[in-house]
Amino acid sequence: MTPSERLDATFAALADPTRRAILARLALGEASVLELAEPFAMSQPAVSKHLKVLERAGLVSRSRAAQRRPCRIEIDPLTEATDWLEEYRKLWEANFSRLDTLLEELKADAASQVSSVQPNDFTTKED
Amino acid sequence: MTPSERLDATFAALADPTRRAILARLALGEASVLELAEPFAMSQPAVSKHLKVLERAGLVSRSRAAQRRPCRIEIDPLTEATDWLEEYRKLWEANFSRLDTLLEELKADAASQVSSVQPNDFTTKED
DNA sequence: TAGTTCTAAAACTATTTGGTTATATAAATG
DNA sequence: CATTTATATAACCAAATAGTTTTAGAACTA
Repeated sequence: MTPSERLDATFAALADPTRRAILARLALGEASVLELAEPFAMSQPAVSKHLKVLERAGLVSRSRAAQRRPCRIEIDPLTEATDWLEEYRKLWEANFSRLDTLLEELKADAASQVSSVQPNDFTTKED
Repeated sequence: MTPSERLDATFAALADPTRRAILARLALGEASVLELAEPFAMSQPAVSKHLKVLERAGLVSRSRAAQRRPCRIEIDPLTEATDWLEEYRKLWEANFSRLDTLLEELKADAASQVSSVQPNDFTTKED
């Protein structure tokens, strides 16, 4: 799996409330499929399917204990996802502060020379 | 939209590489639909659909400049998503360090009394 | 060995998703 | 006013998703 595919799988896995609840539960410790299924108004196979999605994304791993397949949360994909989010939040913040500076300059400009900036100045760059 | 529904929409929006690329581009500043579509091997309506998904998740807002509908990134949903991830990473870390302590204890125990811990001790809790 | 427990797989269904092409609408321009 | 430009909408399609019920298999238990 490429890094992009890993993000696809991770974010897709996180986009379901049942799966987020499962992860929340697993953050407290290992649990079996039936234990995980218990709070939900859905069949055991449905929960097994959700676990498969989480496993495919690397968010959950399983061991074996008798008939049970205890699930445990794996944190690495969550870290990758957080890193992606943080990177673009930082980019955005950098851009935002530049925009902020620009707006300050425009305001100063407007004070000395009224109407020098047209409302549709946005369009001038790519025309 | 409930907070859970917002997370659904945000994570689902982030689960597509095209949409992540669009957000990456928008982190650098506003752009029109055609500008956003340009790098992608897909039609303009396809990009418009992706933008609709991003807009529904609150990750993108649009203004109007002549015929154009400049898109801009909105950071709040990304913050909520990051917060969710961080919360469960912290929970997991807390649990992990407790597990760590437990393992230390077991190791010390094993040193004084060999074989006191069976491999299937996992099953003993819920039986 | 027979029965029970836990989990997975199979087969099916309805809905959603991500794309297409063709068309419509809105605003600017000649 | 006719044309061009930018975007959205409609209608369609294939594949994926999220659920179901039923069945199978693996491991313990009496």
